[in-house]
Amino acid sequence: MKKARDMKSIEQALVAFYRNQKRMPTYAEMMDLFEVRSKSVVSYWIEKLIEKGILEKDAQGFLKLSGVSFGIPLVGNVAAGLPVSAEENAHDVVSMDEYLVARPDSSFLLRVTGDSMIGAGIMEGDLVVVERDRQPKNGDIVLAEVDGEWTMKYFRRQGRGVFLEAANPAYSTIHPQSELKIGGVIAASVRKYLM
Amino acid sequence: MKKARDMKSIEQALVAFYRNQKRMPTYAEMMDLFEVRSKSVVSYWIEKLIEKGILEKDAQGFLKLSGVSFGIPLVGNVAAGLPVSAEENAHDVVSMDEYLVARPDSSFLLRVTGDSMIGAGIMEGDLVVVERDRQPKNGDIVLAEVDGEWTMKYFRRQGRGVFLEAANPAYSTIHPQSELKIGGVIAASVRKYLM
DNA sequence: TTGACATTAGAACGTGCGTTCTATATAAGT
DNA sequence: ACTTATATAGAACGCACGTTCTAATGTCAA
Repeated sequence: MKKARDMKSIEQALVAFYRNQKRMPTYAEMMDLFEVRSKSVVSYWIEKLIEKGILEKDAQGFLKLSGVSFGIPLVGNVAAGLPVSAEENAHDVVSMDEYLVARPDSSFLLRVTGDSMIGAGIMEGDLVVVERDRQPKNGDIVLAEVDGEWTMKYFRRQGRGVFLEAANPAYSTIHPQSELKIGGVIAASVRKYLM
Repeated sequence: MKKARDMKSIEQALVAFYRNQKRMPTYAEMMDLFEVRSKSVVSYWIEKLIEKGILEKDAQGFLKLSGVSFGIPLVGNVAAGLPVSAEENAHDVVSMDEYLVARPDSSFLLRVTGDSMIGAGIMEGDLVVVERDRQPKNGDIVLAEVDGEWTMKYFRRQGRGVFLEAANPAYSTIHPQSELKIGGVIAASVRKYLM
């Protein structure tokens, strides 16, 4: 029987552990993960992974998975289709959190109700990531208060004035009279199909 | 001067540290984080946070932020608008990774090209999360090979037959002759507005 | 067969970790 | 004023952690 103990299987074991436990395993735990019976063997493999750049040690000597290895692979585009072997052409690996939420401290999520932004591909039930403390630019989608209700609209700048436009012809464009209350700028939208 | 050393500030310091370092700090590091000069004070506060349910210790005694506290708050829906104080009504906190990617080991990302699913609110440039090893149900959006090209279509089941339908009237429905190559089922779609 | 190299096992070691103790300072309640 | 509770500081302790050493085993080529 050949021990399936190569770098890839070890890396996968570490990623799986980190996904579940949200921390790196101790060397004792890695003995079980790697199916070896000595911590020195763990040290042996860890050193190899560090040389390969898969692992890092931070200033305090704690292990860290390099880059954003705990996301899922971004393999290409739809036309290219599914990855042949799910191995090699994993050009990049991204974490949804890091990709979608640039400023976690000033962001929050809202669930979309209504169809005012259907033309922009934002549908009822979607979640939108809203960044507050950010001034909207022309063409951004903003969360704004209109007639005492919060809705999502395109933010349009024309000359020295601004107005709000829905991405749905059923709604009329709004030229705010006095002040314009902006709750934030939509940074991203997500939709879930499978439960 | 009053020390701003309450549970909330401590929790925020821990979350911020975890976001940056992808691990929990040691007690020595927490002395700096909390601006105290004794590890016993750290222990004192950690115990309080554990009682409050903000922190946990796993089986090996390692600290862990409870729940999914390292996401961003889901505060309600668009009609309700932005959170008044960004504190209290944080009903739930979700991580985009956990929310969107249920099966990380059998999922991958694709960038959408073309407009065949525009009717379903999936536009060019979006990212879709694809789950392989999953049989599609009627109405699911699937990644399928049609005429040697990979595209996204609705998976329709009719009687004992199946066919593929685009969410765009410009594309015709496809009744596969022989076999039907399915690369996976679309689990989620995301779109990013701000760069 | 022999040698070189890669991989595993086991044990010993020093250090930093989290814990726990005592003591002191501040704030609030009666 | 006196008590009680809350919060901080400092020091000491035991142990688990990661490191490192020696040695044995497996693998492959010459």
